[in-house]
Amino acid sequence: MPELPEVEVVRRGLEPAITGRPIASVRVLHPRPVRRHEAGPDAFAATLNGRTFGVPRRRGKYLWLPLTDGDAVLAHLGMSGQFRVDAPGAPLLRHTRVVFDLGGDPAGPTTELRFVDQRMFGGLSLSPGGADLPAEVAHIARDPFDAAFDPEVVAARISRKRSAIKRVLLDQTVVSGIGNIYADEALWRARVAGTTPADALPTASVFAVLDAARAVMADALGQGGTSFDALYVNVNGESGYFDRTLEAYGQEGRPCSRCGTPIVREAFMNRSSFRCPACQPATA
DNA sequence: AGGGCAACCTGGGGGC
DNA sequence: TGCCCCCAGGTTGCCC
Repeated sequence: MPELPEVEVVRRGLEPAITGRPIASVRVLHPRPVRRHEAGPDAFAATLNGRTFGVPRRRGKYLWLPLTDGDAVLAHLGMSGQFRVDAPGAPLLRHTRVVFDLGGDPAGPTTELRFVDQRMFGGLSLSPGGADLPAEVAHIARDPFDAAFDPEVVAARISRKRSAIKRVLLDQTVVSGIGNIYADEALWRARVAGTTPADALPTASVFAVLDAARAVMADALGQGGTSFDALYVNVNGESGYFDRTLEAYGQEGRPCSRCGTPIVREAFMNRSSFRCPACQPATA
């Protein structure tokens, strides 16, 4: 479940389900999602045995499950990754890749934490000493939900870039958590065309885009995220409803809710972009 | 530093 | 029913 709101939905679901729970055993059903663990799938499973999960954390689209000994299980959902919390023995979904058998809940039965991933662009790895901030995440900028996120600093950095503003929004080393959907939604809200060079935008517009990105992701989180299909669900398999609120992304041909002009779809960075040609005019 | 693009995967949908 | 091509909320790495 790619972008920040969807990843945060997962983190919030994991928190009550795994915090404080010991790992009784790990089963790796497909080696690809643990490819970053150099010692191999069996070693990945073995090294986690007997350790205990702390409170799940997130930066941008990266998620990590701290272990109480200071290490962490780092996770990225890629394009199709999910975490599911299930009762032991519940039927496995088709693309289940890794299963954690959890124990230790004095108030209830054991639980299985399952990593499911159709396309396997994401994965899990052990991050030594990564409980606070995995080294693999150090190059990722703070996201707009981070208490230490500083809009002034980020806006100044954006204003120095000559790249198209959408490209900058998608650059996870500038500001993290924004993907193709929320970039388009933020640009629509701020009335800015994604192809506009960042350094050509008035300062007020840069702040408007940043604030719109934070706001639209907060709105989406409030709706449980964006779910077009069963690939993007919470740890219980439930869909979010923000797709009903999208104003630009995927709305090709539909009238802009502000001005009635049909939303257009354009190719950008080898993917699709959507904008209102009237509210978000492209610069010449 | 910036930008283009293929690669990593699986599966759904549309056209013929 | 089958096939082929295009599409998909991401990231990395290589090339110019």
